[in-house]
Amino acid sequence: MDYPRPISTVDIVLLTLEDAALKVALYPREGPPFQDMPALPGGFVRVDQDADLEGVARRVLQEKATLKGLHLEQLATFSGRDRDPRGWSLSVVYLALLPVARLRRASTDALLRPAEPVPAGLPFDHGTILAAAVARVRAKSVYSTLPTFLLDDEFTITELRDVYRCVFGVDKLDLAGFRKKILDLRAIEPIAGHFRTGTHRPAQLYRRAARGIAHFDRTI
Amino acid sequence: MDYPRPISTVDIVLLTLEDAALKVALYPREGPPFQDMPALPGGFVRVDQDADLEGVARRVLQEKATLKGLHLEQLATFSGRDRDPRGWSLSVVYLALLPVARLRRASTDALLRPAEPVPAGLPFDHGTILAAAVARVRAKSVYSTLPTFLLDDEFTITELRDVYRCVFGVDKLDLAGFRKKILDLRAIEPIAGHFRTGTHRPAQLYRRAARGIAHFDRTI
DNA sequence: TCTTCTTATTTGCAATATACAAAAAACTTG
DNA sequence: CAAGTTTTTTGTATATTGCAAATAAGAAGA
Repeated sequence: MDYPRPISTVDIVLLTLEDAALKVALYPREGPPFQDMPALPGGFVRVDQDADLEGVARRVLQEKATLKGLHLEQLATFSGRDRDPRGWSLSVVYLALLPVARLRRASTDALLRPAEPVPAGLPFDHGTILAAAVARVRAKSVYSTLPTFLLDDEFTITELRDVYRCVFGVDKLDLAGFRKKILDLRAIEPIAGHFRTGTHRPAQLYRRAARGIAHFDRTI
Repeated sequence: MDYPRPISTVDIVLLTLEDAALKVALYPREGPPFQDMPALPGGFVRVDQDADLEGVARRVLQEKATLKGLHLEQLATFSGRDRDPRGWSLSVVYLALLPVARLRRASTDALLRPAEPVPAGLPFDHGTILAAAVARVRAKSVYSTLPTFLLDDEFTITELRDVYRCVFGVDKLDLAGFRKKILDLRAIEPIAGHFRTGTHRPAQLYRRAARGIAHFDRTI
């Protein structure tokens, strides 16, 4: 059992929505290799500190972005002899979505870059990782409430529709049909007495019906 | 960077269809811990031999099951301080589906057990892993050609319908509707001149249209 | 107060898709 | 060549979808 062990790290793809586009949060690398280059936040597994890999992700988020309690999901594990100049390595990658205001508030040193096309010059295989993350978000949004995590706790149906529209990258998404589906699926619920006001008819505010992500058996 | 590194292994969930039920291939463990207990096939990452994690999976499949060239997909990475009595470990798990005849031919020492309910007494967290694998197969089959890998290269639409039916765990699945959808989606293509014969009208044989797995934008 | 403006929400309808049932086709076997 | 079997096609009532228009409910300014 005493084979040389690979380098084991955890990286996090932090996505948010700004100016109707998916953006990824990058942080300057604090040490070599690739020192000072913008990169996905990540860190080594610390077997003395972390209970498991999700624990690593939460610790890294706390340390690098002072973020807590995010909805995290495992994306995939990337590996290879050459992806890290220090040697054979694997990186378990987690994906987190959050409202841009929350990210800005928690983390002033985050660099927000368009997630698509993938920014050039990312270190390691972070470009590949980011592309996989965007593909996952897009695919999963078709049958889940994943995009709701890009919004604050309370949102209108129009706001939610626009988020799905941005994530899918489409021009239009019929609001009447979207409303019927998302409500039929009981994915979101109205908050009695809460409305978004403005120079227009007040809009009912909604919240996610379930605490975490919910999956549908048909598509949006 | 010189933190103690976790134990890094790869495990494989090999699923097949026998007697209209999903079965998992287990192999007696060759050494401690849990020696001789039936378990998912797996092994350590060998940084000297393997180019990446999928390479580990392919080497393990070759060594333990003499299987080559399977359709593999990464399921997830399982981790924790306590999942392995030898210490903090992570296991990157791959999923493979194959026709039962091919498995039997390659691997006479495989123990086929119903994948559901999860067999009791599996070592490590292999029960959790298997449950996740079955859930993934079920979820992904709704919008992909994943179940085709449970069949031989040539199959009839009725056979394919029955495979989807078994994977979904439903009693009936309208054949006319299934035929229309799977053909409209161009997921499979007829093989000119190839028919399954018997005491009935000959059935057109089909093959997967794409080399690997294909995804739909609507559900089966 | 009343008109205008804006966006939310509901309604209507044609086109499309689905579930279910039944008919027709094409072989094997006795 | 009739009977049996499964494949393949067809039909139809029902449900869903896409698109367009109407209606609702507030704010803002005259």
